Amino acid sequence: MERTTYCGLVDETYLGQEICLKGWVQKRRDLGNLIFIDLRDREGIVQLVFSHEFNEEALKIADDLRSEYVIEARGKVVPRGEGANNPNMKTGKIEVEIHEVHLLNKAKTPPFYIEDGINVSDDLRLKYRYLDLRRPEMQQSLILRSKITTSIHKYLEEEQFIDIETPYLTKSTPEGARDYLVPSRVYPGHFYALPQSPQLFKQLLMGAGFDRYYQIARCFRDEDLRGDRQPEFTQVDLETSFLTAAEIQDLTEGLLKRVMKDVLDIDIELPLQRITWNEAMDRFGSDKPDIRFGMELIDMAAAVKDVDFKVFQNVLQNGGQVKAITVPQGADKYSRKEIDAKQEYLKRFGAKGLAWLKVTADGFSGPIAKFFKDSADQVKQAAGAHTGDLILFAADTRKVVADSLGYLRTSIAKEQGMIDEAKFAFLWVVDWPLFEYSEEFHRYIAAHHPFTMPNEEDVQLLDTDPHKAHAQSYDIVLNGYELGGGSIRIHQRSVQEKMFKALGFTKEKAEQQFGFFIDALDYGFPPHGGLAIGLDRFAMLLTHKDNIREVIAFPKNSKASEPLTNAPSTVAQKQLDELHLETTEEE
RNA sequence: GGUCCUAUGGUGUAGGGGUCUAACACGCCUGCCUGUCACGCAGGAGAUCGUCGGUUCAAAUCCGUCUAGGACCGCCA
Repeated sequence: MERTTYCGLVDETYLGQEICLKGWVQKRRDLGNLIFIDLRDREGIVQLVFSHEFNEEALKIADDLRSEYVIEARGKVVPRGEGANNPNMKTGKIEVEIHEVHLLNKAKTPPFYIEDGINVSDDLRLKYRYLDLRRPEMQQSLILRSKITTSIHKYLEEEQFIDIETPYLTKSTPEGARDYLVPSRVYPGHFYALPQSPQLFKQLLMGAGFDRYYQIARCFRDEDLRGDRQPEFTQVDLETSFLTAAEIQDLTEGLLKRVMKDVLDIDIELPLQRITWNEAMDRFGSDKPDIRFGMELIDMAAAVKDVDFKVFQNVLQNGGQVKAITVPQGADKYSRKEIDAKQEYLKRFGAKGLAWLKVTADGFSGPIAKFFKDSADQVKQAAGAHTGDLILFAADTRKVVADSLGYLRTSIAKEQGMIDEAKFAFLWVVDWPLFEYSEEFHRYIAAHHPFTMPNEEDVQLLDTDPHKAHAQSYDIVLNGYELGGGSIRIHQRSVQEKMFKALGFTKEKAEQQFGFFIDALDYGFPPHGGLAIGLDRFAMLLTHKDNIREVIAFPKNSKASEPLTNAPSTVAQKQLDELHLETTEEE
């Protein structure tokens, strides 16, 4: 039997036709001498009807069918009887009278329902991922992801980009995330590393003159997982020669607009908003702000400068910040206990406390209200607060204030339903610091990566005050997630050498780690820059999921293992011997 | 590396020292049923309550260990 169409695509145009379908039994409803089977495939569900009026033998077989049995069935598409339509089903106006059916395979009862909205542990879903992936929402998510990559390929091909693969077995380099290492059999004690990104190779491709490169590439980083981080993930990686940062951003915007249109039929307005990193931190307390709602951070230093509240005064005298967010009508929504719980949470950012005021008709209420008697009006005005609002203060270093209020801003917005979930708010964050200080290494490290070009006027700062330098780098942010990022790269040997020096590399170490790359810059290397977009996060956001596991067919769990195959696992001693490896613990 | 949370039939939950010989829903099995689509009706099977140890006359229940999972901080050029 040759399949005529997919179950979910059977509609009135097939009325009267004899069709053949193949799929999985979703549900059997046995009324004795009349049996209904919902048959499912990747496109949807259609109702099959079995009766001895249509075929005696088929009815007999249907009697033994169970959930998830695989069958093929042939029959006639007919309209459903009077009043028997099911408006909840896409195929609810028709059904198929079955004349012939074959059982292709039986199935054990699955450990969970093959349907949307199930309430089972991720562990179980991953262990039986092949069943989980049968669920319509999983199929739709992966189909949508496929639409995204198709759209990206089309757009970039039209824009003259060339798709080039780069190695997965490559060289371990310092800086950045922990590498996944692959031992070499041929060279005892030597290791390949899986790429954290194709960064150096795509730059070398610019040196090779390909001018516009792209690749949908797998990347590997051996760091702890989060909802939006997997040890292996996919980047839409691209690099161009001769373009400015703004031109690369324009190109990226065209790509985003095209994907949104192709995949969701949503028109996004260009150009996208651009704000500097400093502005993002000041206004939103985040380098990846969610701008679907307001409740921005307000600098309260001037308004509270005369308030006799020691905490604020001490912080201000020590060069810290006092900032606040105002929760509209938040006074009744948050009890003292709930605010205390928030304060407890903030400790993980290093915050020592959370000062708050509830705005009343004639002033403030709350434990510190007494300090604000004389300054109530100016504080209210500065905070933009009205009666019934809740003002939350953070007083600390810039970083702690940003982390604390940034967290409060988004968590409260979520709790209070202030976010329009249907919205897609893209935003560029530009002009990043070139370096950040690492407490772990007691030196400056690259904020983006060591190949990022400083702003022209900041190049001389590399020798004198590297920490003051800003970079020609940019992140694309969507709904509070870092969707992607990129930069103009260094293409001159002298600048690259300064950069390594500022990062604390000795000449010898730079030569040993990156000599091949620095040498390449000597051979007519074009100015270039690019960007990479996190495909998993993009797909997650477009499907309105809250974890990238939902858009990856076979992801790792939060402990970086894979419950289906049980990777990682131990290997035979012979394999270790061949690789010249010895393990030191764990049996 | 750290903090917090969770673990009871296949699944989701209830039970928080004795009444537990562990309850409920869905699922599963058997039978009946010709218009169901959350089909219905009747009956049935299925759990040594994650592990090991402790407290107690008595532990699913209290305490600790370990294991597994989840969230977060650190980490993620």
